[in-house]
Amino acid sequence: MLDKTFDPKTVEPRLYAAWEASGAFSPDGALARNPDAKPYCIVIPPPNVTGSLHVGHALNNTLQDVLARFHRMRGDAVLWLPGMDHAGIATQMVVERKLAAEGNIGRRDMGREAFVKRVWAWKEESGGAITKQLRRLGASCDWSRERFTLDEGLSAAVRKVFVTLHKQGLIYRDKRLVNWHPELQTAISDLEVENLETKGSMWRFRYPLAGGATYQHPVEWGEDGEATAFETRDYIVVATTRPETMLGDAAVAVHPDDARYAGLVGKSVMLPLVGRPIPIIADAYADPDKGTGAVKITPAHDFNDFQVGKRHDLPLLNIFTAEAKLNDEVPEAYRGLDRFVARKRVVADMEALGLLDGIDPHVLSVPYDEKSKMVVIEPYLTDQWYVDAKTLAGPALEAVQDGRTTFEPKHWEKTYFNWLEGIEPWCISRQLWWGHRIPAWYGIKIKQDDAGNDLLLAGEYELIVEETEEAAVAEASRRYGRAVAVAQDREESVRRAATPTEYPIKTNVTIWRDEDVLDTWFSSALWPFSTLGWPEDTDDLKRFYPTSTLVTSFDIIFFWVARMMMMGLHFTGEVPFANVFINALVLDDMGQKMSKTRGNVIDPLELVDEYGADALRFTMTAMSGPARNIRLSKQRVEGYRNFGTKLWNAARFCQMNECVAVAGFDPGSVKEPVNLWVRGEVVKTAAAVTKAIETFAFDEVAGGLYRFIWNIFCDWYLELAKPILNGTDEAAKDETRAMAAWVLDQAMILLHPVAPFITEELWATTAEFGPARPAMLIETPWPVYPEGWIDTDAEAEIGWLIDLVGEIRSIRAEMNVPPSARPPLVLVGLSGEGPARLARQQARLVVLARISEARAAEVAPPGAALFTLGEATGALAIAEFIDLAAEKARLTKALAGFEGDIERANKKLGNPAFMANAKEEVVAENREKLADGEAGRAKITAALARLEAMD
RNA sequence: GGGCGGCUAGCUCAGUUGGUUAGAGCACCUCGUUUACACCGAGGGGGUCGGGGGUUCAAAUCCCUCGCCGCCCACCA
Repeated sequence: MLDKTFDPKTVEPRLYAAWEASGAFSPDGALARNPDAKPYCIVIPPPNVTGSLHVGHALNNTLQDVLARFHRMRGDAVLWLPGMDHAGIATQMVVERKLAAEGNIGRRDMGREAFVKRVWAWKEESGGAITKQLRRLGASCDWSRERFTLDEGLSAAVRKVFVTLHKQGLIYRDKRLVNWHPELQTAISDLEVENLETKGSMWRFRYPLAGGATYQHPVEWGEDGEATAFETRDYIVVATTRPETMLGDAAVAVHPDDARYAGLVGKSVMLPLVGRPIPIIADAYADPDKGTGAVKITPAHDFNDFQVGKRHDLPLLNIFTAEAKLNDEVPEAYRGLDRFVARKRVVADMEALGLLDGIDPHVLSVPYDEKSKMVVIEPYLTDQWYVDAKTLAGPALEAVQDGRTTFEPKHWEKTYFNWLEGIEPWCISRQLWWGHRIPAWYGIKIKQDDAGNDLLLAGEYELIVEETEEAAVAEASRRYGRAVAVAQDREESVRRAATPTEYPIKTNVTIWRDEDVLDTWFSSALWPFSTLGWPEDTDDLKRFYPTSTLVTSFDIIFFWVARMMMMGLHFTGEVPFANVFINALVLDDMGQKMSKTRGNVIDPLELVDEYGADALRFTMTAMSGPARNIRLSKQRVEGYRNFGTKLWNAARFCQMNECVAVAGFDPGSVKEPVNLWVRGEVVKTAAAVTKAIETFAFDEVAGGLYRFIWNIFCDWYLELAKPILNGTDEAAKDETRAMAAWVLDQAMILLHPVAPFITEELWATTAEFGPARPAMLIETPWPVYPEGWIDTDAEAEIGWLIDLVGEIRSIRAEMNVPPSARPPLVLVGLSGEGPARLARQQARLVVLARISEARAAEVAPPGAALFTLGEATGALAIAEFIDLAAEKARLTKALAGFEGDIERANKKLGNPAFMANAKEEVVAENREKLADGEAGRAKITAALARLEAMD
């Protein structure tokens, strides 16, 4: 006998191990059984090695698992490919912090090799905790194919892609402004910067005109906008939110059409504090309506100014160190100061010089590192590697426009288009140690003089991009025309070059490798094909690429989805996936984003501990509706745990009543209306659930299953089965036993993708009392039912019975009829099938409505509560319980209902415009409603009259 | 500044191409130890669908407009 409740704690680990051991997670079994099995592939969004399972993962992976399990049951060769991302910045920071906490030497003292070794050790030891947690969730990934973005195969793919794109001119080196993280001292991408509104100041500075020049500046204006008064100025006022950058100013710009400054263009100002003359230039970037209309131009420290500088060929003066301290390009007094300290100093010094024109409070958005939201990102001039994203974006745009890849919900396509249409070069180099080291080598340029001696060309380099060091050395040897060795770094290479090796003097030529690593997203962009074995033409790649569906969240559409599209199309010629399902964002029960600082983080594993994985999974599925975020509450999870218990107890009931699967039983052969009816309900539910999964309507998947199992199967079918099972009709009893077991089986099958543990457990335990199962539920075929299994007669009959029982229960409750009372029921005016139905369903009706008997009669007995049921009138003989006033109120309410119907229908039917325009079926519907209403009204009116007579 | 969502019962959400008296779950109220289940059963109350305007015989649904709330992108001297 089953326990009263399901115990997930002991069952879940056991079942997961059994699934894994069975090989069900791998597509190989399905392919062995059926070599033509349709491939179905999902690549997991690889969680960070540093990560642990949060609610977002729980949602994302639940949905993937629902899809994977559904397709597996359908007989597809399902590959859900798991893996992890090395997460460059995040992981390096974790290990660095750990080193610091342990009082260890820092990474720079440790050296690159030792540090990277250390990160690997950490990764082996504690990384990947999340994959263990995915198992707790029930994720049916093929762990035998697990990949890691830094493993050998994926690294080879990364090198191949880099080298190929470089040869195609789609990866290049460039010196331009990047978003620089002064604490990590690395470039980051635009997407990793978050602009936060900050209250700050706008400072106005007076820049004196060079050579004592003066000009007339307007100070008063007439109504026509013409200046009416001027003052003589020997300075120009510029406004800035970043005073410290003035030390790097290269010009002051005014608008070409700005009359105020027209005479000044071409002249110079003397940059205060620095004492360097800089030109006043005309550029449309200067907005006459902003600030003073004159803007300082600092080309090396502002993205807009960089463009202006390019147009006017201004010098790029970088005044910061990598830590964002002032460097030696600024006057001595400021050298070594932090940028924020320098800001105060500059303002103070300007004020002391009488050049501070004013300070206004100002709200501006400041670029922060989006992860920590603590570090202000600095535009910084460096050499970096870039991907020509614009070129790659074209095919990625087309593929979604022409529907080769679709987004679900569809509106996300717009987001995708917007970003790709305005895409900028992608900076892919990072000044970190944990990641894919860029496969590029440099060598000092050498020129030979007439005597055959080598001349070093300082500052000029050979650039060699190859997949391996051997290839790089070979290429270098070819270019230099001699043997080439590899140096540790540039310094060593220069030192060795200066050491003559033979006579006449020849330098000792070496090359050194680029120090930088690639942006983590570079390797992630290859994930759908690199994990399948690319660049090798593996069986998996041939079979599973393009993959089927990607399930991910909207915040990485740019970071990841778009880049996979670009890389996938470029290197395989095909889209990486047919569909992208964007799952919702999980918020707490107050609608707040979960965050550690808010302290509102819900740990999904705690929910699994408390309610079981199935309850959490069902919750996630049920809440994945059209809304774009979902509020997770414990209460909801508890409710779905209860749902599991309900199913469990239904199985328990079946077991107690010997409802055991019967070998060879054909549900197509049942005769009892109740069984015919429930068969149709199974068919309808299966169709609805199948369609909902196929269209990613996960809320409908859960809703359909919930209603079927609870409201149809438990509330009605099992209740209707009870009288049969307790009855004497042995044939009906046998049929119902077999049918109940069959329906329970169907419920388990249909529910399995969402709630795999409880269903698999029931699948096994119910089999202990019946025929053995041919397979575990995980590999049991998804049902396809024969046509014609929906019996409309049975549907009508049971529908009638359910309505009748409902009416009686309602009256009993309203009239306070004690549960123990068993009044008789009389049905007046039964027509057509009515009497036969009554005869067939008598036994069920008597039990469910708690009445003594039900019979048809010509007239209702006196002292009965009357109700209408279609064309018939029901009379429940509860005279001793009838409170005349209450009964009158009940009837009056019913009458009002009918009268409302009549009025509404009449209004429509009496409207010529409605009759002329409305669809025929709508008119017919209203006619019917009118007729029903009038019939009901007549019956209730009669009942009221009887009541008056009794009074 | 541009864009995308949302505003429906106390709460969280459904509501397909306009067409029953706008639904569900939870919460609430009443009743119930009927031998699967109190993690349960039966019954019930509760919404002028954010405001305004329009189209239509008919609008939660289509159009316009306003108002909030959330998010994304861009800019910010």
